[in-house]
Amino acid sequence: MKNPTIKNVSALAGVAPSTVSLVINDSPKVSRGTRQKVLDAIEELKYSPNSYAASLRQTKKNTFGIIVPDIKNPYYIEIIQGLKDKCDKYGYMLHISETNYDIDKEIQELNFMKRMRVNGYVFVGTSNDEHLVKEITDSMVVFIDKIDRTGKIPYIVIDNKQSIYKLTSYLINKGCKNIYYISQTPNTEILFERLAGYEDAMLENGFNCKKNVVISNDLCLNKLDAGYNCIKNIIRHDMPDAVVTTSDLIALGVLRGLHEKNINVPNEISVTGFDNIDYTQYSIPSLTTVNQPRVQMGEIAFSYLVNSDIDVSLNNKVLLISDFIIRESVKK
Amino acid sequence: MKNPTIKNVSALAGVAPSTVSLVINDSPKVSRGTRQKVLDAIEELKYSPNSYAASLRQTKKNTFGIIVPDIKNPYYIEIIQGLKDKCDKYGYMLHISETNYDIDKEIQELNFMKRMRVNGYVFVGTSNDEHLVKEITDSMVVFIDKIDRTGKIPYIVIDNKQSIYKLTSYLINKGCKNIYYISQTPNTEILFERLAGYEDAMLENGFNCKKNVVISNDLCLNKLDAGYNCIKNIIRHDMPDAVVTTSDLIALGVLRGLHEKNINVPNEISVTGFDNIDYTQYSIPSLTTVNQPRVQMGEIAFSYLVNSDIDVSLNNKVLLISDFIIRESVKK
DNA sequence: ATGAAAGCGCTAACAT
DNA sequence: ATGTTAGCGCTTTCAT
Repeated sequence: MKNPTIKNVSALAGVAPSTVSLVINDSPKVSRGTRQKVLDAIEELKYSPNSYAASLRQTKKNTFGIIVPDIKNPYYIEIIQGLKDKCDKYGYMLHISETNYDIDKEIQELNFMKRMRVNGYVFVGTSNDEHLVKEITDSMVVFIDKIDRTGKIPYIVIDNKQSIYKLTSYLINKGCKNIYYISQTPNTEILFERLAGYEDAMLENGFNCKKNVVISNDLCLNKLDAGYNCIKNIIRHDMPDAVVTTSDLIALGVLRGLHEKNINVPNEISVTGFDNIDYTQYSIPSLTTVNQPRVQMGEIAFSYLVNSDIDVSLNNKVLLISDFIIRESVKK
Repeated sequence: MKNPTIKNVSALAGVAPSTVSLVINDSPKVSRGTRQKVLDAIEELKYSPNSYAASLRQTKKNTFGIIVPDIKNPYYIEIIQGLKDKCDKYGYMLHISETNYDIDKEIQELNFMKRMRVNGYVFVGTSNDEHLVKEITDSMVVFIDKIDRTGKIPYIVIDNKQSIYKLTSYLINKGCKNIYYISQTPNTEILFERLAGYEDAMLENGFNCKKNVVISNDLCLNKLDAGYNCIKNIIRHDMPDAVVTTSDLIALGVLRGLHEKNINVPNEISVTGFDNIDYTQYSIPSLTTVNQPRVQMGEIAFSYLVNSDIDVSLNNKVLLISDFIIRESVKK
């Protein structure tokens, strides 16, 4: 039989369709004998329940969605994994979508999710249009690595300003003075905070912090290349003694650029990353970076989604501890 | 209104539900005026069609699934992207699932996909149970980086044996004699072929190829670590002049292990990877590796899925050209 | 060009 | 513990 339905199963087993339904859904109120008959029929027909029919009928609220800018970035992947594992474990379905920092793609993906009756959304990093998010008023929304000013949306972040501040101060303590800052265009609060952390540390010590260089937005998708090109431009006219970046990938690109110019890290220049992706402990030199507890972020987002009745207005901010990890890429 | 349906829209617009359906699906046989009325009603009610209802009704065949072992591995991500982009472009839905090299997870994900009425499957790399695949007789199945012996399933691969053979021969030509081979446990044809390529090259030149070392299967998820540990074990008792690996991640781990022992790559040991993931051109030293055209593989898989009526028995093998890319990690 | 009506496969409410 | 029935929201004939 081509596409057996619950009716075919019930006929073969000699029971009612609703009984089959109970068996499928592991209801305890089916006798052992009946259950076995049904199971046998399912086996024989190779029956698989039609999820569309079930979902249509139940109007269940067990589907979540996560929207990230770039799925190739290991940072986002681990957030997704934290969320996905919880979803799998507790029987929720998860739609994953990637925007490539493109507003049209975001609209498109969001419309798709609406049609799939997603009832909980996680936005990670930039959402190019706040407006879009406001439209999702009937669903639970959580931000990760993204700040909400309205007080209505819970968001999960580390203390971005503080972590860059501490990292920059650490470099200054080690004797660095001419510290460059490399960031993608700061177009989100998160990135402004990081910049502010850098600036505060520099100004407090009377150093010139105008020297920061930004990479343009369309290069977000190739941060390795962006970091590589950026440092090459910098050393053409100046010699920093440290470079603070807003992404491990940018920092890894910087390491490569310096290597090609035979500039030793950390003896001549210290370099720092951000996120602590797995590879940073294997790079040569290994990378000093700010740790973001990505898997945990995904997991916390999940608990917000399933407890969508918590009063967000009272406590909408989850501030995670973020230590920076000292490795080989900064001066001892 | 909470969850407006097509009926609500039709009532507001003063037309029949079927007309609304035509508008939603961009049918040309709706007059301009009617279309506009419907569009206005949709706008006003913020109506979004219920995909479950539509799919249930249509029994469409526009949903594909891709099964990969490890979503964190950049190699798999790009295959997914090649497929996903095509799916987005042509209006297909794609379910992505990760097995973590775990047979139970694979069964679970496959059952989920059956329920979602996925009608085309792409298996990438290992599928731990051939048996499972055989059960999917009513859907199109494509393998990537995985060989089918039955002649019924199209598979997309590079010439694995030949590429490792050529790479090993290249190293031998450069004067390497004591060449180690590091692979995960060879439990698929692909991995056997690669091993055979290495062995052929070694034997032809009268070198001892018994020295290969395998990493155990449960370490697949941390290849960086596996490579790192493996090389450390090797150099404890021997000094290779080259190391051929079956994965860029393994090779990057090897680079790190050698760096920590102050062994220079490539002057003392040459190292090669496999896959050509983006980062390999930024690593220090940059990595000589076998290129796998990942995005293209995903795209080709897509065309098989949509043309599911092609006669696979006639031409079930797509053999892609794979050049190896010479970078800094091998002796000049 | 538009409307009426049937039904996709399932679950939930109610009945027995 | 099991059966009967209605209907989730849509698309698709078939009429008009």
